[in-house]
Amino acid sequence: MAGPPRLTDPSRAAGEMPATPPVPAAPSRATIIDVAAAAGVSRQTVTRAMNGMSGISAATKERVLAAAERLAYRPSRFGRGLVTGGDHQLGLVVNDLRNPYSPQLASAVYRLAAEQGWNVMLADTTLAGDADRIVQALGSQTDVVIGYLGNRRERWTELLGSVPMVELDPSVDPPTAAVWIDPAESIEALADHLVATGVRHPVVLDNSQPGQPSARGVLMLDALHRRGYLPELVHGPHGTAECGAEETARVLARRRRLDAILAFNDVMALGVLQACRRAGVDVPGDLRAVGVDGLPLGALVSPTLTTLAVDLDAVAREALDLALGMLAGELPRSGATVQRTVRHRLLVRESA
Amino acid sequence: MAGPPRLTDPSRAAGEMPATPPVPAAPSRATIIDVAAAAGVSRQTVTRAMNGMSGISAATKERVLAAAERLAYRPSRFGRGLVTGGDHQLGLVVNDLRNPYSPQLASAVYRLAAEQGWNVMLADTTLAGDADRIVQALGSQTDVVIGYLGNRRERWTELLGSVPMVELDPSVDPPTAAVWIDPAESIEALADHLVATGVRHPVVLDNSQPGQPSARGVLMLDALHRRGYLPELVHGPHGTAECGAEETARVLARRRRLDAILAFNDVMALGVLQACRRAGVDVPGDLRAVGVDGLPLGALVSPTLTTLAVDLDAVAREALDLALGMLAGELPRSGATVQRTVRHRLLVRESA
DNA sequence: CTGAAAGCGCTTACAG
DNA sequence: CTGAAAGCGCTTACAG
Repeated sequence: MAGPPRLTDPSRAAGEMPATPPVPAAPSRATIIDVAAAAGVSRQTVTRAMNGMSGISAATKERVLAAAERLAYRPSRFGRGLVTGGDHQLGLVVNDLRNPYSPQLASAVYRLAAEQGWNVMLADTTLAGDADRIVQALGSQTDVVIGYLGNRRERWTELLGSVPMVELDPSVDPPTAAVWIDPAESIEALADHLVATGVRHPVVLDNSQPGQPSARGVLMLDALHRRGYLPELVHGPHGTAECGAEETARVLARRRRLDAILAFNDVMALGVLQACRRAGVDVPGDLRAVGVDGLPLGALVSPTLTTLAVDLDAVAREALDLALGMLAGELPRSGATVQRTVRHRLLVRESA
Repeated sequence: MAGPPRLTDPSRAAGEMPATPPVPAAPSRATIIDVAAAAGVSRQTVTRAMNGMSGISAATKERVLAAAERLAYRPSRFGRGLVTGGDHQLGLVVNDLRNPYSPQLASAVYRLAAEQGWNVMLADTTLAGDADRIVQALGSQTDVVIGYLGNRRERWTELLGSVPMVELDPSVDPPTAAVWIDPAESIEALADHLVATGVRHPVVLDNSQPGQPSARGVLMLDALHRRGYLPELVHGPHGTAECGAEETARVLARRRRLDAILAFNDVMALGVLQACRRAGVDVPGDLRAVGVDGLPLGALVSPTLTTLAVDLDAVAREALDLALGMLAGELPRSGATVQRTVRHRLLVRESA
């Protein structure tokens, strides 16, 4: 970038009309042409040297590489990609890398993608103030996108334009292609389990705003109602352990009778456990706690966390299968919706 | 992809010599030319419509967009990038997304990068069987790379070629540019703390192979030695909670006197806590446990984990600063090494 | 072993 | 409001 215009320029002879200001051009990157010139060879000889191709003498190669080094030459990924077609690039949209769920999912996606020779670009939409830009950038750099769109689905689908997209765990009406992560059956199993273990007064700790319970929270409430419970719904705005602990402390202080908390996810449930410890409430003796996700983390705490586990390898597999199918033109890109479902399963550990 | 060659082709007149087999060309992506032809306009009119530029009538725009939709047209990122220069792209190499340390670091890097308008590509080198390919792909798609190279530094530096690189937490001799993460001072503070709390028989649980202790393990042993301890060194091959628990169980079974375990990282320390619970060993009453990293996770378990915390925001900031400086040509790309240091600090919680 | 030519798909001035 | 021309940086045949 050029600095502010100088009012006087000592190198300029007095009286001369100032032509273009003496701004040194931005140190633009060396191109293959520059290297060719510096090494006294043609472009394709530079290509041969840089890419370790045959048909070049050792001496020439060395001379070219030296010139490249000297000029800090790097082949443009665009120039190369234009002619080679480039690698396959998968975009993955996650909510917040700081919630262990995201890296766990990302990990599964990366592994499967790598097996297919695909590269992965990750976008974290919670971290960035400017999530819209991030999503758009992701779309423009990738061949297909999979991930969580949450309540910004419409906007982001727009931004993604014609990039094929597989939505993970959509909240409502079916989009083009999606992998549903369905807790319904496991929630029934959990409710039965709570009945069997003598729970009387359960609370659902949702990650939501008042008046807008999550689909998951609604399913939990409903399953409990159908079994004769009168469950309370608590709204936790953040889905973090801190938030889980805070809301739990509040409920514990307020309610006399309360012997189970069903948290929106494992991380919030960890907060539940922490708040119970602080309040001297024994889990599972006095109160049973349950999370959702099945993170490995839940097996490391004490008591170990009972949870509705989801097989993230399966989610990744279905999503990739869908994505690759759409690209190959085997599946519709729009119109008829293509969907897969992965179900949670009840994983009983110590906390309930 | 074409199917197997058909032996008979009903559409071909009998007796005709089979010319090229009737293989439908792979459904190659539509280009701007195809869209222009379909809409009956020129290429740059298509550009105007696709990019929401001015100087195009509503009717034309609509016609072009319809044609684009019909042909499933997506602008090539290479064609566009070649002329626009493309977005800045940062590569980040991490060890294993399943260790919470990695997403924590990635999270910090993503946030800072996004603030600067940079995109980030992540490579997980532990997951992929084919880490070399992943690293090379990362290098060819990005403008600068930062991350963990571990003991494969030499090979990967080679693969990265002329991509500017900032190494995180290098193990030995200084590479081109690096951010050191230095636990030395915090280890001294920790050793003093252990002395003050009356520890007599500490064990260092390293993440290493026998005969090749980590630099961190060596510092711990040395600090303990200098204070008159005779610490034992235990090698944990994996750096995971499972591994930490396993080695701890083994040591507990073998050693009579043992009142502190200094683990290589927080995740292993979580395994230590778990093994102690199972063995009925009270922490910190019977045994003190310490981790390294300062993961938020350590505050969620009971007892909360005493640790040597590292400020990952600072690490990310220094690394990005170095990387951007190298790109801007303000810092040397090779020769003189450029380095920064971020120090751990002792974070005393409940476990020690 | 080396080079001249063509072309990948797009955008940016510039003319009309 | 629309289009003809040039060019971004590279690689892939093809000639020599």
